[in-house]
Amino acid sequence: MLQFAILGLLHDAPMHGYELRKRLNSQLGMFRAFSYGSLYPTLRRMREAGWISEDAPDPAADPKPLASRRGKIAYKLTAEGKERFQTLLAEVHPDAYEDEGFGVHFAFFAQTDASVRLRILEGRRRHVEERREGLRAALSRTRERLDNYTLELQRHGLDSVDREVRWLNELIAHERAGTPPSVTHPEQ
Amino acid sequence: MLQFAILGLLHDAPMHGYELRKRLNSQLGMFRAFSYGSLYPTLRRMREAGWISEDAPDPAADPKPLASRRGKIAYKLTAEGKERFQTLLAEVHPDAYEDEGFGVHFAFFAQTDASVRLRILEGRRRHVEERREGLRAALSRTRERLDNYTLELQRHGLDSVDREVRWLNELIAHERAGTPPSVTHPEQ
DNA sequence: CTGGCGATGTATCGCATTGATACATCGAGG
DNA sequence: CCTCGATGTATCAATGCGATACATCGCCAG
Repeated sequence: MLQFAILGLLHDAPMHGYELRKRLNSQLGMFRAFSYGSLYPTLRRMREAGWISEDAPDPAADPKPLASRRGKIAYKLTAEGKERFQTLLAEVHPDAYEDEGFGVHFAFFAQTDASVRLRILEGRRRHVEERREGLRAALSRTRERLDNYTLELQRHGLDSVDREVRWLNELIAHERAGTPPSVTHPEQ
Repeated sequence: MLQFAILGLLHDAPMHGYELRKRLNSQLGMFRAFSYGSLYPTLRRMREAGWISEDAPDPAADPKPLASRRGKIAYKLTAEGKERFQTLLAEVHPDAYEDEGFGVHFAFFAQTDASVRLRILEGRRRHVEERREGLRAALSRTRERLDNYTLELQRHGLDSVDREVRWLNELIAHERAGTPPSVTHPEQ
C-alpha cells in the first residue's frame, strides 16, 4: 500500500523523504494519511528489498565533530523497483477494492491497461454496493428503534456510499466507451 | 475513542464482546472499523480503570481437563463507567472534530446538551472547511500538470467534502432553530 | 547585522491497531 | 450423525501513528 504509493511517486522523479511525505498527503492522501513513523521504516525495507537506492551526498570532509551528522538523501527507483511497480500496477489484488488501496491504485490509472482499470472499477463497485446493502438493511431494520441523530448519521453514510456508486458507474461507462473521464463538469 | 464508543453502547445494555464488535461496526462504524485485536485489550484496560465489570459465569464445575477453558463474558458498566461516559459526553475535545471521533460522538448526540451539540457541529464544520480549502488549493495549483484520473479523484474528494459541509449546515440550522433533524426527506 | 521564525529535512520511540488466526460451543438441517 | 455457519474469547507479528528531537537554510524586521 504505502510501498505502492512510494514506487509510483518515485517513478516520476527522485525525491527527498520530506517531499515524498508532502505528496503522499496531498496527491494520494484523500483517503489516507501517512506519517514519518511509517514512511522511513518503509523506505528502509524497500531499500533492503532492492526497490530503491539512497543517493546520499559524500560523507567525506566533515568539520563538525558532533555525532549527529545527517545529510539529505535523495531516494530513487532501481530497475527492480520499476519492474516491481509495473507488476503491482497490473495485478488486481483485493486490496484494490478497499478504501485506501483503491485511492492509491486509482491515482496511477493513467499508467494502467484499460482492462485492469475496468476490473478494478467493477470490483470496487461490487465492494461499495455490498456496504450499501448492509447499511440499507441496518437502516430499515433499526428504524423506529433509534433516535433521530443516529438515523441521520446512517442516512448520511448511506448517501455518500450511494454517490460513490454513481461516480463509479460514470467511470465504468466512460471506460467501456473508451472515452476519458472528467471531461464533463469543468468547475463547480 | 474506542472507549467512548464502548461506554455508550454498554450504557443501553450489557453485552458480550462479539455483540459489541458487531454494533461498533454497524451502528458506529460508518467512518471506522474495529477489530478484536483492539477491542479486547481496550476492554481489559477499561476493567482495570474500573469503568466496566466482567460478568463471567461460574468457573466452578469443570469436567473438561483441557487448559483452555473459556466462558461467555457479559460486560457491563459500573457506576464510575456511567459517570465517565457523562463526562466524555459533555466535553468538546478536539478529537470530536476528526473523522472517527465525530462519528462516535454524533451517534450519542441524543444524550448531549444542545450547547455541546452546537459546538461540536461548528468545530467539525471548521475542520472540514479547512480540508476543503486545502483540496481546492491543490486542485487549482496542479491543474494541467496531472492526468485526468488523478484530477477526477481529487474532484470526487472535493465533492464529498463539499457535501459534508452542506450537511453540517443543515444540522446547525436545525440546532439553532431548535427543531430536530432528519424530518425532511423520508426515504431515498 | 543579527536574531528569530518558518520551511525543509532525517530519524526514532512508545503505543495502538490491524489482519489473520486459533480455539471452542451451539443450533439447524440434510 | 455430522457438517456448517453463527456466536464467542483471545493472541501475535507486522504495521502505522503521533509526538518529538535535531539540524540547516533563507528571509526579513528591529
